Amino acid sequence: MAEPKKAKGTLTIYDVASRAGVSIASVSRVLNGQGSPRAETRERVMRAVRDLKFVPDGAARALSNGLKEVVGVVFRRGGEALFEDEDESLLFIDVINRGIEVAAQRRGFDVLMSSVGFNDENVPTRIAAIAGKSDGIILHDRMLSAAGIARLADTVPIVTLAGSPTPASMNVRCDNASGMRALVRHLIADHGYRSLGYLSGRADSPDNRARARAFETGAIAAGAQIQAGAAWQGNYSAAGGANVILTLLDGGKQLPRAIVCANDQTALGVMHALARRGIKVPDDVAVTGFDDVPVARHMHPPLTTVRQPILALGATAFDVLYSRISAGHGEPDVVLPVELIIRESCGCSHTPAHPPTSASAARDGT
Amino acid sequence: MAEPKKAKGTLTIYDVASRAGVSIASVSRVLNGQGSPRAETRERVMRAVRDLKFVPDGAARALSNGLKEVVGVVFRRGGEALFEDEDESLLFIDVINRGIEVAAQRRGFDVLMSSVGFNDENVPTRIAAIAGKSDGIILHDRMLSAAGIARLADTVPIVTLAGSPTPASMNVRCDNASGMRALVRHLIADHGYRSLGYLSGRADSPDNRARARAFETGAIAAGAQIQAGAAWQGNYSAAGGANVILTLLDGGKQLPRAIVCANDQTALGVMHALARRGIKVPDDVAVTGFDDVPVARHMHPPLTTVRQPILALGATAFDVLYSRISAGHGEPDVVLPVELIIRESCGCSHTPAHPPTSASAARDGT
DNA sequence: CGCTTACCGGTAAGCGCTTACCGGTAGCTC
DNA sequence: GAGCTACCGGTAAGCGCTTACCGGTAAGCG
Repeated sequence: MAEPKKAKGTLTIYDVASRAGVSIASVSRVLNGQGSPRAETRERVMRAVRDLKFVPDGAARALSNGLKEVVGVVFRRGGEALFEDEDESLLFIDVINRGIEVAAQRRGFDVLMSSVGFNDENVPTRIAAIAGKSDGIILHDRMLSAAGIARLADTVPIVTLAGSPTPASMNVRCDNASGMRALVRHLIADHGYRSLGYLSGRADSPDNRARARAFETGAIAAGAQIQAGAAWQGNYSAAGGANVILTLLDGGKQLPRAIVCANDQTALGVMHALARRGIKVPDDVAVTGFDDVPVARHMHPPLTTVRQPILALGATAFDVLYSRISAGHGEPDVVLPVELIIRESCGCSHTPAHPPTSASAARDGT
Repeated sequence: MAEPKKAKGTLTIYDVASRAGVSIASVSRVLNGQGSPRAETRERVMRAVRDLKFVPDGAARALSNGLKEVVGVVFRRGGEALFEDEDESLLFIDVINRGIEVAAQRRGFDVLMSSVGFNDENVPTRIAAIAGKSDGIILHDRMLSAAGIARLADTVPIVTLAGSPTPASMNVRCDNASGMRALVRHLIADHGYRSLGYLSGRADSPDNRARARAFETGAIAAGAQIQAGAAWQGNYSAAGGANVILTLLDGGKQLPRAIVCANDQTALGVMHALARRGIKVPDDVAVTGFDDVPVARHMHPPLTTVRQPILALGATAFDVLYSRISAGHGEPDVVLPVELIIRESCGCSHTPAHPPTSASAARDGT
């Protein structure tokens, strides 16, 4: 009665049950800690599970109790060249994803990752496929129009990152405005720079818009001259940042005293371009980033930037989604604080353990 | 008969069927392109699907046809501090994962990502959980003992990365040995360096062992002096690399003319440490990496390294797994070629479009 | 010593989907 | 015009699991 046959085909709780000499219900109960099985029963089941190397099927489980314990994450992949020069935006997004993943694990959830190319046209279809496999979805940046979100939202709960809440979805973002305010203040008030440029990120990104607005407002209020506009349009990538600088320089333009980049990646490209042209950072031109990606501190010189709690951003997104899934509702709009990180690319000489005056001001916003 | 009720509860193909006035079988057939439904039938179903915003449940689907269209990927997270200084090994692993993901998408699969901490003790349990939710698993580096793999392998197919094949699992790796040989040859033959140091990666990593072995063999055969051993033990992280150098320097040790690092991350840390001590790269000491992570080209000076086809590595891992899942068997041991990338950190002055002589030799190995 | 109470554990239904099997209808052929 | 073929589409079984419900046994009480 306990022959080790069944070598082929999937192992089920029936196999475990018959080997342990109990019913499938008992097996299930032991495996899930439900009810109060007798010690002996539990042991026999456990032993059978171990002997058989039984692993319960997630699909069946999910079907039965209506919970897959999976959340989907959708984000953009770099350019169209899949296997070439894939150097863009890897950092920021991946760190967020890591945050999501860690938070998910605390709840026994796993994360289904799905990237889409910039020119995949069937994005909604792909996202729908993910939706079918998960209990909820986290959407990076601008993955879907508000209409698309609304459409999907009554299939699964949705959390967007760095977007804005919609009636149907929730959102988690960082306090771009106050971070940028603090940064501009540092550049103008502490360093006395009078001309600043803002090298923007992708034009359709809400984060970028918020930063650009705060930059302009702050700089103008402080009486500095600013450069921005079409010639200063980047795309969040290092290559994009380098391009802008090179084009400006080739056009014989005079660079401002400080270049405020939309993100760290861009700053990386800018510093690279500047170096190629023999322009010294920060002596000739100061450069700042935004995000505080891990490599920022290893740059030459170390990058002054605004730290977003990137991991926390991801973790928060999951937590919000989770409470929506399990409790039925989640915080619709969460704003996380940022922090000005002063290193050397702005002109400060040595990284103070904690930045001076205006830094703490980054917390005043909102 | 077509009331838009059912507002609560899940939408099923029954709802679609009754709205379209057909049977559930027809709905399923239309959705999956099986059989040859009449045009009108197809249209009615499609319309109902659209009107209802129906998304089929992945779990039910998976249960029914025995395919989840999900593969699990398991890898190590940085240190124990989850939300702090998370700067380690992010790059390499994430690029591989991206490769897996892109390949998976081509087959309609999605990827379940699961990281485990270095000191999570219930790793096998976590992995088993993933196994239950997927059709196959890709294991980074050394996630599980051979016994652990064997145990799991008759639940789901397994592919390991940079390990070695076991009777039960398949493996995909890069040709470390010939890459390292080419690199050492370049350093010794082309640059004439007579003393080299190997700053190793994690001691238990098969990749690291292969590189260390090739390094020693190659350098000794060429008559160069080498430094290695306990004092040169890194851990694949930037911090680890910096530590070794700083410790060496503080101990009054003389550095070798060239430092060969186990990976790019380590090289990053080494160059950082060297810069802090005013040691010039490559004039005083040459530094090389391994991997050719995206940021390698942005380092100061640009890093000479051995390019692993990182994305392809991930993509191949998926492809092997996929053919095992769908065709029943996959290539048990795949070795991918590497390429020596000569930039400036080795002492070469300008990056030639294609590296000289010894570079192509990187392809001779295996 | 017999009945009640409580506690385990078994039986069976059902989660949403795919698909084998079969019946009905329409189009063809002779 | 009748019979055959072919093609659609419906019915129902079953994928592996959870759990409501219920029956049996043992312990407790009078």
